[in-house]
Amino acid sequence: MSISKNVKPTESELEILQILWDKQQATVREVHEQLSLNKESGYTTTLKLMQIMFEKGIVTRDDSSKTHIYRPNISKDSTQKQLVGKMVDALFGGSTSQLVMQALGNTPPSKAELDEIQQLLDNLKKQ
Amino acid sequence: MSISKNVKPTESELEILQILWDKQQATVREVHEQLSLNKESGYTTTLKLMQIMFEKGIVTRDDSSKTHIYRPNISKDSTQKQLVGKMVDALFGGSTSQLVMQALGNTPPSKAELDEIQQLLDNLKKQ
DNA sequence: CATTTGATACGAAATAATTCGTAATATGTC
DNA sequence: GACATATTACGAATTATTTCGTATCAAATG
Repeated sequence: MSISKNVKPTESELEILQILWDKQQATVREVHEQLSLNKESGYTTTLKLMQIMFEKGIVTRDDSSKTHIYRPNISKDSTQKQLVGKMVDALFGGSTSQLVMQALGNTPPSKAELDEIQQLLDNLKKQ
Repeated sequence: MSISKNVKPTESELEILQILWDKQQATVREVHEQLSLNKESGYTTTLKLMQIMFEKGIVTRDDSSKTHIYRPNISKDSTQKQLVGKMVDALFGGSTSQLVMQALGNTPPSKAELDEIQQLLDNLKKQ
């Protein structure tokens, strides 16, 4: 049994999660500043999003001091798993290998990446 | 240059596109009946969605007879490409191979699928 | 030709997601 | 302690998406 909740983060929530996964923890201001590099939006918008994420249980927060500190409460791995699974169902008729083929054909990986994939493939073949 | 429009189908629109890609063309009723196998919803809901898709240019339609016939107007391949690309950016920091690793580790493909992937991998390596 | 059946058109309600303004409050500074 | 600054809380507007009811029209049926 996985510890992951069955939440489906929205697109905006994913942007915030990315930052939290990367930094491990962050304040609203830190998240907002990171977001602002790519995107125009108000501080209270980010705040509100993070408050909603807290209500949903997507993040935890430490409010022992005035400036709250947020941490992700769902793992990157399980979220990737969930969303990739959804995409496989919705777009590739449930075929993971179809997704893989599409992805690989899309932007060909570097030599190092190819080797990594080859290794995984070898492992899968052994079973 | 691809002929694909830069539309991002919503989740409901994708369900309908799946059916249109599969059947090549279909009436609202046909689509609705297919959808109803998995999902509860009204006929006019499906109708409205397909009308909106028409307005957006996602589908075309032949209205020469009373019962209109709809066809997809964006390709499955380009849509997959677009959405996989978005997912790679949003969830895998732009690394396609990370997505591939995740997907393969997720639900291990059959022997036949492994072979197919291996073949693609071999081709990529040659370049 | 009247009636039933099945289709589209359209407006609008319901729901979800995003955005922001304003108020209240705590913290630091002079 | 008064004032400036940074933060959270909260309500509400906006936008996007999904859903459906009702009106209307065309075709088939008897």
